[in-house]
Amino acid sequence: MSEHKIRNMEEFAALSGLSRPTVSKYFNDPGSVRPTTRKRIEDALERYDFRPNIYAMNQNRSLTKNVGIVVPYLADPFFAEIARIIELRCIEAGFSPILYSAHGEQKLEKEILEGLTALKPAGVFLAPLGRLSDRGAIERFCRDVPTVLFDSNIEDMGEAFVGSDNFSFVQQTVEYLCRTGAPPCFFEMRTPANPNANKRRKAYLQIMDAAGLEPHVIKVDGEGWGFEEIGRRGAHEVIATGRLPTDTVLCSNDRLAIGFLSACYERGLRVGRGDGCAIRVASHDDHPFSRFTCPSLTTAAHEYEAVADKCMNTLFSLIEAGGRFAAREETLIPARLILRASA
Amino acid sequence: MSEHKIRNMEEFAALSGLSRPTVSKYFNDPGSVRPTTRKRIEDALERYDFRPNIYAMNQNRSLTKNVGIVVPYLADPFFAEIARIIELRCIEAGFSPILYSAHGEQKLEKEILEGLTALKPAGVFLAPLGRLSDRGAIERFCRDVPTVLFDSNIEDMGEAFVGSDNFSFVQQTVEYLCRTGAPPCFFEMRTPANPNANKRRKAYLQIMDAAGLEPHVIKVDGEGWGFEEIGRRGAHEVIATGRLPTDTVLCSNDRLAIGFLSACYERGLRVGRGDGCAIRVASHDDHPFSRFTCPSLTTAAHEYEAVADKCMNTLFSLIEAGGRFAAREETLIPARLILRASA
DNA sequence: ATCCTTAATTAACGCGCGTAAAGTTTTTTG
DNA sequence: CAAAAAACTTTACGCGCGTTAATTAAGGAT
Repeated sequence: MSEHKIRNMEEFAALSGLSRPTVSKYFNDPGSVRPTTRKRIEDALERYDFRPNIYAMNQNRSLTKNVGIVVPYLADPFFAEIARIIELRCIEAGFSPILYSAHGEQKLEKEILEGLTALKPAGVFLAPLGRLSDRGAIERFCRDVPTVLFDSNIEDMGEAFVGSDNFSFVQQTVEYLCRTGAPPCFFEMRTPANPNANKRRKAYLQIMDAAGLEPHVIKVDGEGWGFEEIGRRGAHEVIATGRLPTDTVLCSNDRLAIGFLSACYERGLRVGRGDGCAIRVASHDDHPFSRFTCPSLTTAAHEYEAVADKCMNTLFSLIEAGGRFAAREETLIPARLILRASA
Repeated sequence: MSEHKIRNMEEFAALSGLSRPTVSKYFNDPGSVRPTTRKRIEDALERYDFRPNIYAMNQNRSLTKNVGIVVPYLADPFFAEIARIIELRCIEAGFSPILYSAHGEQKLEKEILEGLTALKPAGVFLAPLGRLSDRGAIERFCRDVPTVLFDSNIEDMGEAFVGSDNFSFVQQTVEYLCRTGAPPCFFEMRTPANPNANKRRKAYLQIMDAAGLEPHVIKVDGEGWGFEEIGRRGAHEVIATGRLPTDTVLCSNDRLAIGFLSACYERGLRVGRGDGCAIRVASHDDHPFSRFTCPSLTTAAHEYEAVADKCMNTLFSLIEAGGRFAAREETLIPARLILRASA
């Protein structure tokens, strides 16, 4: 590598013994130049370590190689995990992923989307806040940028949605719990931010109804993203006041369940399906740490990889289709039941 | 808001009844124009929703308002949490944070740094991979970009380091454990990726030595970022083979401890300091979920907010100083002992 | 060797904005 | 109220690259 710092493509082209338009062509598609010229450029690249100015490159482009990934709260390991896989897929596909977290705030989600529009991304994966989202802002954004919604569906927004089949999640857990013991009550937050929570409750009610069983929905109070603490407090209160109608609890999601298990432990309630267990707890999501709860958590797992792959493939088709689909695509991926020790 | 889409600053300036250079000045510093002019621009902004082209803006700037935040593995809730706070601070300060995860891979860390250089950021917060980092790549990067290292220190890299005082962490846990029961053994990974792990082991050895106690370091095998599983497996093996020299275990970090607790639960070993408890477990980091383990985890907490604030302030001074400090700054923030149920 | 196709070169314009210089207007100050 | 200072306008150039049109060179097939 030479010590001399290269200013621009002109200079680099000269050093590779080529013209700037040819080098420019190479950077936009290395396969578009003759193999021998390509080699010359790549040899020069080894020696001089030149990178085209990103800002100048993108200035006249209508769209870039950037791909936005927007999640509602990145410190939630579920989103961290799904974002991680999507990000890796983007890199493999030659895109530059840019990761954003709305930090649970409407204002930030809006600002992210506005800023992202200005970046002219080739496409965006958006997991919206849900109830807290500014629908107008999202609608405007989706008009300007090819968007694939994931995790939380918002009707008619974006060109496609990739998410989980909440009915399948609840069906599998409820069916399993009913088959192996008492039918479950359903434990959730009173005002969930996420539409999936509502779909899960509805699925629970419908499935219990179809089985001729009486449903019990237990709603606990709490705001924000501290789900574990909300679950823990709620569990303490529900158990202390004897409001638990059965010995089997199905939590809306794993983070609530982690809090629930924590409360059970604190109260000396043994959780699990074996002898001497006072209560069974199951849940949904297969949160990255649900393997390590005490006891380990029986849950319905997202197919993380499948969701990420489907997201990528959908965005690919979308980009190839010029950013618009004739009809909005919806993909719901079913759950995989994971039996562990808690139920 | 008008329907007409504005192409560029010239057009927007005309609509606000001002000249382009004035409007340009406004966007670079809204306070640099007369209040009346500022109002005219902001009124026009309300009506026409214009945003300057980012790429054109940054093309001729030597540095931008971007701030990079690079962490080794974002799906680790510890990094998600610290990144979350730093990101919010950046936004408050008027910067545009860009978040990157190296996903535990040297190659990705290198590529991130190379790409980040091309973005001409005002500054970068870098928590390096540690042992796996490409020192040359980081050194090159720090030459080009004002960098504040955090979490993992690498000698002489970057203009400053903000991290935790590992000695203080271990001192507080060891002191507490010795005061209230048997002196701890130290449980860690055999080949930790992170230099903090090494510092913690050394601190443990030194503190035990100073107290005239015999140290016991237990090293468990395992690669990658699945620390909980490594801790769980290791704990099972250590306990099964009777290699635990005392009933008190100090884990190098909370994620290992979460795995350790999981193994204890699976073996029916009661953890805690009360009667009927077979073992005490403590740890370091105050991982976001350590409150919810069973039992809840006694740990030495990072001052997340303090670390984030110190990072921000350091980067501010660094930017004001033109990107270079006369001498490298090192800030070590002491731990806060958090007594919970596990020890 | 000739023709034909493909690829590279040369020359030139445009993108949207930063920025500097020179001139004009507005505001502040004594 | 005049002078000085500050803010704004006009004009113009430059940044680094995308891109196009016209031209020339290179490589392959007949």
